[in-house]
Amino acid sequence: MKDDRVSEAVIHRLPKYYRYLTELDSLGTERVSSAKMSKDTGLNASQIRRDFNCFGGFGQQGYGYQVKRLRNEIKNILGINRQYNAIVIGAGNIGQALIKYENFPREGFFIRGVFDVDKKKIGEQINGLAVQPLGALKKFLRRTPCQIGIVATPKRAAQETADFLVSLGIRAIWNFAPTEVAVDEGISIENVNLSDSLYVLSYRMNTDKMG
Amino acid sequence: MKDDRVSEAVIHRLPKYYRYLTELDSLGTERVSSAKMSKDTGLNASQIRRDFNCFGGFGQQGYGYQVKRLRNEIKNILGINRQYNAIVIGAGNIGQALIKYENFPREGFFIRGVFDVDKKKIGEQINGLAVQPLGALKKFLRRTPCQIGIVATPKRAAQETADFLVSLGIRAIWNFAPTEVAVDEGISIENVNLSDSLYVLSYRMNTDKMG
DNA sequence: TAGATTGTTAATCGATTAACAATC
DNA sequence: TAGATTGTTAATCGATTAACAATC
Repeated sequence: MKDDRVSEAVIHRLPKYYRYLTELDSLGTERVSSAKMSKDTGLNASQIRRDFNCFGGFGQQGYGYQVKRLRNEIKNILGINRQYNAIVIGAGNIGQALIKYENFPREGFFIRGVFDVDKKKIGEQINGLAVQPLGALKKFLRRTPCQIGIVATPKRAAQETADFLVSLGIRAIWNFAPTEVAVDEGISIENVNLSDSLYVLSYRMNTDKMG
Repeated sequence: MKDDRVSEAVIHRLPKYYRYLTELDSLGTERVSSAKMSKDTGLNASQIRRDFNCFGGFGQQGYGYQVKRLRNEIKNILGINRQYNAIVIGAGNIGQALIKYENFPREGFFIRGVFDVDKKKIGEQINGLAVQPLGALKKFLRRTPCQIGIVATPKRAAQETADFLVSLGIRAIWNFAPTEVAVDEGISIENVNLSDSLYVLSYRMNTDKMG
């Protein structure tokens, strides 16, 4: 890692590299050049080499990159070489879908608890997890340390929920409410705004038109 | 609209402007300057004016922008001044959550049907919609024209599903499978990759650390 | 060694920001 | 008119791409 503030553009290409290398590895491919990666992913070969070199020199001149090694380096860089515990706040549709999503545990992300303020939802079972009142969260986190707080509340509750999670020591917020949530320096945030995504699709539909 | 190939960066700021102006309007604010917008959103004032001017001059020197007018212009640009019909392919967790999500109909996006290849799921009711076999889609679209196809299948089925939708005349794909889907020129695509988003959050957690 | 391909420097391109003339 | 603020041109900054020397 030589890291020198890596740009957002690079960060968002990392998962794509990781997926591609996983595919390559599962196919039994042992080595790959930036030229081949370029052909397969559509990204520029210079850019690919430059991206990797943000974190260190993983290749070898005249040879290219070892698929397994490179994949593993990127896995490390992304921090997905370990397990994470998460809690969900909000037992609505989005919260439930995330709890049931099979891919997350497969990738080392485990949702350990679900919390809601709605009394009617308390006790409800979602994928083997009983919905708990938000007031039970503090004690819960003492027994089950969690790194990630997933905000799946309505818009109006999103910011206060995030603030509450941070106050309890959570250092990463994954926000699904249709509004941006602000956090202090040092706290990680990732906003997934489905409405925004749909707006962008709508924009494209009204612009992409052609043969 | 003077449009001259609007950059992705601008496109992705449009929903943010729209949300902000909606908020301002609901508060009864009638006019706003780029300086005020800059203060509230954190974006640079020059950038804001430049972004709007990709589409036309919506402001007035010495006055600023009329909130209602500007909001409406952006609504038009985004194409969310009308209604859209959509179908969901894949009645799993993600598909179900999207069908139940109350915000979409509120914003003019209506999910009219849900289809799956899994015989066990056919007939199941989701929010008043019966899951249908994929074979019934062609006929369904004749009765109920849909503009958007939502891919909520497993990874392996994503590309073929998208291709099938396009073959039936769907011109916009909203893809939730954890893999990128490629479409021809002229077809709109928006990929929402939850795993990628989680990877980025994980990366941040391992980098943001500080006070 | 000759060939291949990286890592890195230099050139290009595009996006952001600053500055200011136009104008309400 | 004087003041405010846009729309737009010019300057800056950063990201992408090309080129090539280093080296396996």
